[in-house]
Amino acid sequence: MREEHSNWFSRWEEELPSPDELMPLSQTLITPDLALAFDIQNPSNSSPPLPCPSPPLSNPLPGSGNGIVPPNSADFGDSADLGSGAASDEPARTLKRPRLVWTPQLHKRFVDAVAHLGIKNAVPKTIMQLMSVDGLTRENVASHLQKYRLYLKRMQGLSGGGAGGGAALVGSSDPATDHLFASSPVPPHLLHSARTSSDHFLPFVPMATLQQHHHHQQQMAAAAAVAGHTQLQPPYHRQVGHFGSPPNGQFEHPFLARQSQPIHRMGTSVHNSVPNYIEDLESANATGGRKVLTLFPTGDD
DNA sequence: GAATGAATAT
DNA sequence: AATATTCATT
Repeated sequence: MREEHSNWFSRWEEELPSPDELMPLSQTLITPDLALAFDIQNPSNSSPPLPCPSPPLSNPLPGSGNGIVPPNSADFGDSADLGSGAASDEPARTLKRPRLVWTPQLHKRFVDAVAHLGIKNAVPKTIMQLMSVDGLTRENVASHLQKYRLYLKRMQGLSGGGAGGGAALVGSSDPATDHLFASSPVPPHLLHSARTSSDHFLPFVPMATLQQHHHHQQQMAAAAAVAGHTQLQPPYHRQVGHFGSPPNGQFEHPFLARQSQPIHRMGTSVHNSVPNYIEDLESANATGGRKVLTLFPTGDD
């Protein structure tokens, strides 16, 4: 019984998305205006240790001046307004961000985060932080978490004994199985019940682990193409913290750190991470002119 | 006041 | 159906 835990624990790393898969996750999905408007950052956090390595810098912004506007990334030298557009300070309030689309990858990230936190600590804010997907809001996570919990609950009720990978294996003749949720395995200990015990795994160690890889992003291109825009995905540079698995078997969790910038608060304007996002315009939504945020193209592992 | 979780709305 | 938003609790 307990072995399952350790078993899973020793294997969980293997389940992690490969570098290539992680790549697209580094996409940001909010416009600078939104970021400013909602003050999406990482204000005060006591629990999670701050990421040591300060991720320096600014993201190389896509030079592409395609459909999406790459707002000023680093410096806004001349304050030349773009005429119609109301520069950066005016009205960013009435804007509504597009609906987030939970792709399998994103969900995977979500599940991993929840798994590592344990049911007990898996609350929206913490999950969001662990996922470290830029642009992801607490509400996004909360909403998804709510549904995920229902999914878990439903699964517990149905499966009873064969917990060890029930849904993942069934899949075919089970239309009731949510496709998204079925796409990533549910960690065993999530199926049980909440832990009343306080200590569990460590709080977690956020660290920057992003990898850069350029590759053809056909999927991306395809998705963009569908949307009507052909966008290129610029190579993203980010700090690559690497954590191998120590022979010791200590707790080393290669996990990704959210864009950190908790500490600096200089008087002048702060650079937010450069929000790059992809808008999927009228594509799947026949409901009207609805904008959908696609973090990355769908794909599975 | 902020965060959470359930209910409710789109 | 999938996400968002509101709301009562904590």
